[in-house]
Amino acid sequence: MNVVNSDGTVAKALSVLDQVTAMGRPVRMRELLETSEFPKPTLYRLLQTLTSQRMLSYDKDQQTYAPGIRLVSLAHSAWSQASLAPIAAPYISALGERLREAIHLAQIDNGQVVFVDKRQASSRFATLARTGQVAPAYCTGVGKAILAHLEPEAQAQALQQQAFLKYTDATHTSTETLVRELEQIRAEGIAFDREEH
Amino acid sequence: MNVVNSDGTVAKALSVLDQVTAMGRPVRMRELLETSEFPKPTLYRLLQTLTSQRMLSYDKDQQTYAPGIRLVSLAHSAWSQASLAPIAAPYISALGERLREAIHLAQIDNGQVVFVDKRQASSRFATLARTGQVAPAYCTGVGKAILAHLEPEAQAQALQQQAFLKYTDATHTSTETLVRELEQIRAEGIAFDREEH
DNA sequence: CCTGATGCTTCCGCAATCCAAAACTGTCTC
DNA sequence: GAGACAGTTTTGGATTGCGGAAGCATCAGG
Repeated sequence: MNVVNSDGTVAKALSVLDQVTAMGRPVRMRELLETSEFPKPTLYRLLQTLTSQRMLSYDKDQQTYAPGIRLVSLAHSAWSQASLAPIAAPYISALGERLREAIHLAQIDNGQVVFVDKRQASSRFATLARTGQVAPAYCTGVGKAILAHLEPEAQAQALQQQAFLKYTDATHTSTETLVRELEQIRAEGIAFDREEH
Repeated sequence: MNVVNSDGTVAKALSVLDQVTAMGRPVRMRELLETSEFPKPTLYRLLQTLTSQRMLSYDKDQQTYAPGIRLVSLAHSAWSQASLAPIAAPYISALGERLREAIHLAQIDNGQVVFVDKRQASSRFATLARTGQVAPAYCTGVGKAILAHLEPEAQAQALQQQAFLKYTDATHTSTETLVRELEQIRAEGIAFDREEH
């Protein structure tokens, strides 16, 4: 098995796509250029490609780029099958009624957790908007809960891939302390979120 | 201005991505190969690339590909900014209460409509699952409604890009009849969906 | 009207990347 | 075992992507 392909045209295009969507609003090329690792003509060409593929849409008047229709469309299919949301929804509602606490539903993939559903007496659309966020598993409550109950082998693999960036003062910085907390979580059945992210 | 880049690695990768998500379930390479325009090693490499970029996830045991975490993540940001859903939600609810009819909220982009919200006395998650679908503007009720009220210039441009595929017997096959219907819609303020798609 | 500043777009030769035939490996079946 | 089948790796040659430099277009101040 080989080292992963971290260059390649697709990777570059995707990183631009990330950048645009991350801005959270329509952006001009200039803005991207400031943050981008690519020289101007390259960035330009990538934007062209993404636009012609409808992954981005281009506003001619404002000269701005925004997420395109194809991305939204992909979003739809990805969402409806990648998430357990539709299946789990009834249970979450029921739980919410009984506990009156915030509920997070998440999936794990390669050390990252993605929030599939959150419920906290919020309205339908507030929930929708927050859902889908991604974070490293080791610094969220649900993430740790999942890690703690993984097979030892799978757990080791997941931890190995972590970069252990220190987001806040409470973030675990070594595998040591994290593993200890995971053991405790497993024993007690409760994981806490200590604002580690 | 140039002809669009309809080949190019990114385009190919995206078409594979489309194919995988369109299946609506985890798929093996073989299945893709049957429909795919690419020879086996090329398809393989594209899948590798997408997987290493986390746009697809790979199930080692089943040897299947499914939408990846990065796609879901992009989906999230794309969704929350590309759609008017959050803004329009209250109005839709109110309308729904009063009319007791199905309500479709859609946006148009280059002759395609994307359904941003649908409401029809259905449950929260049934709605969520249907949302995000894409269809040609000229053969849906909302699509025609939007077209009818476009500036003449913009309308012409939108129509020009249409392929006019005949989905059902009711589908318009010429610009002629379509334009006539659009005029009528504009005059009356009502567009019907005649199962043209 | 000119001039400089800013930001988008196009050119073009070099080089890196991608391509796909063929060959190989692993797995499952009879 | 032999055969079929799906997935993977190798390889040289062709295509594509790359990005410096130059060309436009727009705008503001002189």
